Amino acid sequence: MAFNKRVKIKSLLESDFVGQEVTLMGWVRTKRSNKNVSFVALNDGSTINNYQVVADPNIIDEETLKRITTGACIKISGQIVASQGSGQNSEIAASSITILGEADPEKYPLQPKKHSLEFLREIAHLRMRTNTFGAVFRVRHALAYAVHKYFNDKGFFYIHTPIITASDTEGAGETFKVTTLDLKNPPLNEDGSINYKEDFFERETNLTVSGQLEGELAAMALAEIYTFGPTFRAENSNTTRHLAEFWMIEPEMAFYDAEDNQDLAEDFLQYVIGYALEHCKDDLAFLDKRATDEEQGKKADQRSEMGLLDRLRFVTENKFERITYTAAIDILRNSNPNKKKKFQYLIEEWGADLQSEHERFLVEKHFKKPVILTDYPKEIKAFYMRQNDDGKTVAAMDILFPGIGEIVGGSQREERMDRLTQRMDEMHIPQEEMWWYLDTRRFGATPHAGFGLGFERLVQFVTGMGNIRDVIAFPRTPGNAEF
RNA sequence: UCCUCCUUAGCUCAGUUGGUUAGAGCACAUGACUGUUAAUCAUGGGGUCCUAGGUUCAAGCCCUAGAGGGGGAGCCA
Repeated sequence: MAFNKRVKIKSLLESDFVGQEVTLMGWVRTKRSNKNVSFVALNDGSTINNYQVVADPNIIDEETLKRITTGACIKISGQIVASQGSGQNSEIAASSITILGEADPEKYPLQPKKHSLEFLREIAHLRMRTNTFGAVFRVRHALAYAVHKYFNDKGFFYIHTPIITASDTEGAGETFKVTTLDLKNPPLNEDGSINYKEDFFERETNLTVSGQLEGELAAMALAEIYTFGPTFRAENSNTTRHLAEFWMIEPEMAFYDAEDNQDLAEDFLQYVIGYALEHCKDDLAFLDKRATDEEQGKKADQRSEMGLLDRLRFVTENKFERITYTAAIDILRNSNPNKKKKFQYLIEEWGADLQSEHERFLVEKHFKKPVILTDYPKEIKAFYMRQNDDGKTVAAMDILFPGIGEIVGGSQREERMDRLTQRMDEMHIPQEEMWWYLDTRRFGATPHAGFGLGFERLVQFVTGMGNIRDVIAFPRTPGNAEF
């Protein structure tokens, strides 16, 4: 007989099992006992809700009851009965309990109490057993599924772009080197530089910083594609919204201009957030309450006006604000914090790069909703962005969300060969290495566009978690690759 | 990488102008309790006060350096 004949708590709570004999398996959250009866709160991961196990010491032997401690994994067989207590409708009256795995209560670090996120981060191998992280990772799953569902339903194709690549042409940051060479004794050229001809790929390689360029190649054949894969950046960033290893979603579409691109990004974000609202009600209700409790500890002026659920609904129900970089500069230049010199970096003239304090002002104070900023100066954007007719700006877009800043960065791509190569020359990007990219402009070029979305930042927004390290199971950051 | 704050029991934290034996809540153990909801009540065990050096009659507290962590900034998604 197969071992796994269990009923999940999620299904137990969704329909009426009273009178049925079932088997449950899961982890003990708490046990409450007196002389006549023991109550166990059981969680099996299928839902944030626990299920009450009632153990009668006349039926379950004392030794077994003693080994049921917080964190232990147990198997319970028994009948589902209407509960005599008030906290739940039904419960299981255990006829037998098997200890699958003990958890020494003296050593098990998780207690039925509130732990700090910093402490839980140090025990990331166990933290998924908490309500908060269980909820976060169920929501993360729902969002990942919604991403695939959205694009699939729209006729996009999922492309797997390479994780090991020889190109660092996007200039999106420092890369992790990939090599099989002996680091203590690498083969050298006559001039003393490392001879990568001896390396595994016979050239210098690194982990991908973006699948965009390969995505563009696919879009020039399949028309509408997306990637959803790991991305690696060796930047020494120590913030609540940067990881060295993160997951990025990059749609790339032929026959899309800048406006089509913005429409897609907005619709996409509203869809996946709406999907989570519909399918993660219990988890989001818990996270909403959690976020509200967190807010209590903050100063009045730091608190957000809306709760988590209100914020999510607001984003799905209201159109994003769309303004050009030029218009944003005007707003910022005339803003109170700029006039009163409250900004650390004052906005004086067109062309300045926006600092996060400026982005936050626009999103959180001025518009109070997600903002799509478009048409940036070409000097502060990448070479592949399509040049506008004004000769000064490119068809870029950044989508800014409250609390987390930039969640999407994208653009219409430069499909005109002469403009593209001219810009590459200006930015000292070698064309020889990019021959394959330029071929798409040589053969059957068409207007196209795309964007990149940081998946963890999306999960942060939907779960209300303040630190990006708390929305990925095992975060990689400078100085930390544990687990 | 820069700025800033923090490090005291398994966890969360208190610890006065430097002063005798370093505290609380939770957790844990034992006992009590006829159905509990992070049960309750009683009793008990539990400390490299981050590390190294220094000042002092005396350091958890002051000084110097280091380690680890948090927040902010830059870079970006």
